[in-house]
Order: sequence, then C-alpha cells, then structure tokens
Amino acid sequence: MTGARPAARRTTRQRTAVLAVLDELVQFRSAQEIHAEVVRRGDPVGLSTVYRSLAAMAADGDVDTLLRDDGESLYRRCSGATHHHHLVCRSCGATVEVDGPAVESWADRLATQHGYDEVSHTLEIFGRCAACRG
Amino acid sequence: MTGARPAARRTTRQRTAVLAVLDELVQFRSAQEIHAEVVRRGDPVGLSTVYRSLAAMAADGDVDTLLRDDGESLYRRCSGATHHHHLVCRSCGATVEVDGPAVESWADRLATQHGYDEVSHTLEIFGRCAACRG
DNA sequence: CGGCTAGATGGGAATGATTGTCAATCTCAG
DNA sequence: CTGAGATTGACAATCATTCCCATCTAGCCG
Repeated sequence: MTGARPAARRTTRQRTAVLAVLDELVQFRSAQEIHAEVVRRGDPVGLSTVYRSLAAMAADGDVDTLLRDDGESLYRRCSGATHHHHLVCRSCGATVEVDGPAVESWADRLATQHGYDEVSHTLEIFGRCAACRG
Repeated sequence: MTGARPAARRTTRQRTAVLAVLDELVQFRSAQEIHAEVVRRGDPVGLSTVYRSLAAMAADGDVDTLLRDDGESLYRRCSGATHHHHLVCRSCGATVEVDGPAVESWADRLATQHGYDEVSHTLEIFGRCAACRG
C-alpha cells in the first residue's frame, strides 16, 4: 500500500461522543442506531459525522464492521487489534469474538491454488445464544 | 413455520429470459446487471420483475446470493444443491465453488461450546484471479 | 496566549439499490 | 375454452449512505 495514511485524526467533541456510545455497546449496531443514541444523550451530532467517524474508526481498526443480511452495516467496538471473526446471536446480537487460525490458512492456501492473490475473506457465525433459547 | 409453500410458480416469458441469462453467467452479477443484460438481448422485462424472479429463485435454492462489501446483492446460478462457499474475484466476479468440511465442523463445535444452537455461517473468500492480475 | 490552517462538521440534497402499489395481463388447471 | 389467481410493469416510495460546501475548530507555531 502506498498512501493510506490516517492523515492526522483529530479529537473532536463529536468523535468523542460516538466513541463513548460505542464503548458501552456489547452488540453490533447500525450507524443509524448509534447516531440516534448519541443524539438521545444530548450531544448534537450530525448523521454525516457519525458515518464519517465510524468509517474512520473502521479504517483504523478500532471498530469491527459486519454486513447484515439486508445489506445494512453494523458496527461494534473491537477488543483486540488482531484479525478475528464473530459468533453472533441472531435475536439479541450478543457477540463472541473468535479466532480461527486454521480457517485463515485454509482460505489462503485454497485461493493460491486457484491462482488468486490479494486474498481476504468474510466469516461470521450466527446462532441463538443460551439466554435467548429460553 | 407453517405455510412457506412456493405457491405454484408459473413459467412466464420474463422468468424464462432471466433464467436464460443466469444459465450463461459464470460470475456473480447484480440484479441491475442481470436486468440490463436481459433487456439488451431484446426481452422487454421490468426491473421489478427481475428482482422478484431472483428472489423467488433464491428462495427455491436455484441461485446463490452473495452480499458484496458495499451491500449490493449478487446472484449466480448454483451448480449443486449441497452447501458450499465461494472464492470470488473482486474485479471480474469469476467464481470457484469450494467446499470446506473442516470449517463447517469447526464453526459448529465453536458455537456449541459457547452455548449457541441453530448455527449457520457465512464464508466467502475474495481475491484477484490470475486473469485480472495481468 | 493568539493566530493560522488543514482537517472536521452539519444538514440538506443527491444517489442508488431495492421494495411497494395496483390496474392490466397472462398462465394453466379444469 | 374459460375463469381465477398468479404475474407483470411503470413509477412512486423507502432508506441507508454519500456528496457538497460554507462554516467551524483542534492543535501546531511563534
């Protein structure tokens, strides 16, 4: 990569507010929901700004993103900086970060065998957590 | 689930046209692209109809669907009825259907360990194929 | 501490995929 | 052949996300 530099990220009131909400979220949430929550707390922040902040954080690896079936993007603060996947509860959104070294290497090997390079992959596991099973 | 019955699917000129295009596609394509292709061939078919046809075929398991990073849905005729994943070229969409039994069992085991049931997962591998690297 | 400047903001308009509407049309079982 | 109900199509409506751009401000410098 040549010039994907973060270019001096500033600490603004708005960005801090978004981060504060994210820090309390245990579940994946949409940008719209996060924006609503920030506003509900009394911080006037524009929707555009929330989108930009989330995009920036995602680029910096500070938040995980996930595509829901309907194509909407979900965001969540991620613990480690390392590559990982998610085990997400379909009903409540509870998430467990999981690690799958075997899968990573399998995917890379497979792609290489078929002549593909610049490989990446998406892997998410969905299920129903114990609490939601009732 | 009570009545998720296909409810009598009819064979119409439009649906046949869509299917004809899908049969020749080796790559994942968006509904918009498929619609454009159907029309280019001289079959006047409405965009709504293409969307409805694709949705119906997907429901019947006749086509695979894939969510691109930007959230747009891609469709492709699928060969086998068996569960499989895809190795997709980011630029041209060329696809290789792959099988990953180890991944399946790993995902299931993991989910069970964390108390989740009704487990499913999504796994797609993206890269750049040899042809597009040139 | 005050000035400067490039990055940041807001909010409304623009985009673009997908879905809803509903009268007119067509498929196909009987 | 016919009627009932599935299907279609043109266009409006949704809705998440991005653009635009005048205005604002964080933080470096003197």
